[in-house]
Amino acid sequence: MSEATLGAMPFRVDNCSIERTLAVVGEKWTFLVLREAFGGVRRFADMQAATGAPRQVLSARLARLVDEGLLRKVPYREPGQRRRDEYRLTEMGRDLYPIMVALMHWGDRYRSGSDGPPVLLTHRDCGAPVEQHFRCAEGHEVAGPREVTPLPGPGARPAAPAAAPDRTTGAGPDGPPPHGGDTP
Amino acid sequence: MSEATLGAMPFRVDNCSIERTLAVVGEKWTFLVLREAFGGVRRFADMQAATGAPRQVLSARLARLVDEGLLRKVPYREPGQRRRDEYRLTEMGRDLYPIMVALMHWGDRYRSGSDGPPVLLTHRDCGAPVEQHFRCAEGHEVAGPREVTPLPGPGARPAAPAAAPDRTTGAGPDGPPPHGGDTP
DNA sequence: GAGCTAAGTCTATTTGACAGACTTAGATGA
DNA sequence: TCATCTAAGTCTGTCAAATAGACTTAGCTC
Repeated sequence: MSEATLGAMPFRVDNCSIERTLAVVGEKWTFLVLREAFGGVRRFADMQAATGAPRQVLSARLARLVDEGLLRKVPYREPGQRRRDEYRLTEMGRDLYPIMVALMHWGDRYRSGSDGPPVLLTHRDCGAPVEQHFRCAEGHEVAGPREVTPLPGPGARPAAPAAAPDRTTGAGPDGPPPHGGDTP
Repeated sequence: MSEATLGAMPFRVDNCSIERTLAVVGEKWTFLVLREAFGGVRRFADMQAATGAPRQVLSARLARLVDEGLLRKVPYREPGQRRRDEYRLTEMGRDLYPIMVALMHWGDRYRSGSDGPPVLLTHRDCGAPVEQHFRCAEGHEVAGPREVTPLPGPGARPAAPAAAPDRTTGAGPDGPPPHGGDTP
């Protein structure tokens, strides 16, 4: 996380959580594997068919996700066949759900064309569409980035003495940036 | 979106919104550019310094994001210098905010180590930490994937006659898959 | 041992990232 | 007019990863 990310904050945060997450999942094939895992697909061949990933890529991604703790292997054996492993989400893996939903919703809104969304996520108990919302710990609704203030957390690190020039203050035709100076 | 994604649903959804979103943003450098854009970073050199992206990669990503409508160019001119362009988020770009927050929160939880999160997103008006929640259109809280049912939406397409084998029903040591059969 | 099936692994080719160097496009001043 | 400057690219050769297609592996069954 850059200095500029925190505007005039006297801290530099380059150990960015976003970047850490991206180091694990920040590329297409991994997301598609996770998408399938959330859908209950567990076997290599099914993953391969569903994602279209080249075998070598899929093999590498699955191994990586197991290594990082997002998936785990579970042995299975079809009658008359050898023992094999399936891949299942761990709790850590399941906690990627908000990311997957957010990706889907953005695509629904901006990339589904005149057809509309192919899948609707509905509340199991009442059938109404599911939405994502921001709320603060005090219970207030938070509408979006403009109502959010990023502050240094416990993992923040001190900045170098020379702060970067602040080039975010030019309120142009669209007003100030989403945040009063930064990151999501 | 694969058949298996919808379990026993007689529909196949391969025009997946997630995949469409990933086609635009599904790789590390693009996410990092967006992270900076949300933080108010607008200029090439600042983006480059903040993300560490090789120039050629950055240039290509910026051009792509402008082309896709997530960023737009705004001319600026420092005194004594030539006219140049900055890059700013469009509304479409800003609507990626939930994805960025979700990426951050996952990283906060699972990848920030003993230091804890470097950045805390707080509610501007009261200072309490901001959280993401699921809620249905009827106003019910939805706790996570197990309370979500994916249904075909207007953009769903009919399946091929032969449904794929259902291999998600084996309730193993961790119970059924996150969804009763599917995608986020 | 032969045949089978699913999960990989291998190989040559193509594509994209990368580091470093170089170019471009206006503004300014002599 | 030309030299200088600055920021935003673009170029080039090298390395890494994706890709398509083929091949191998590991148990089970007969």
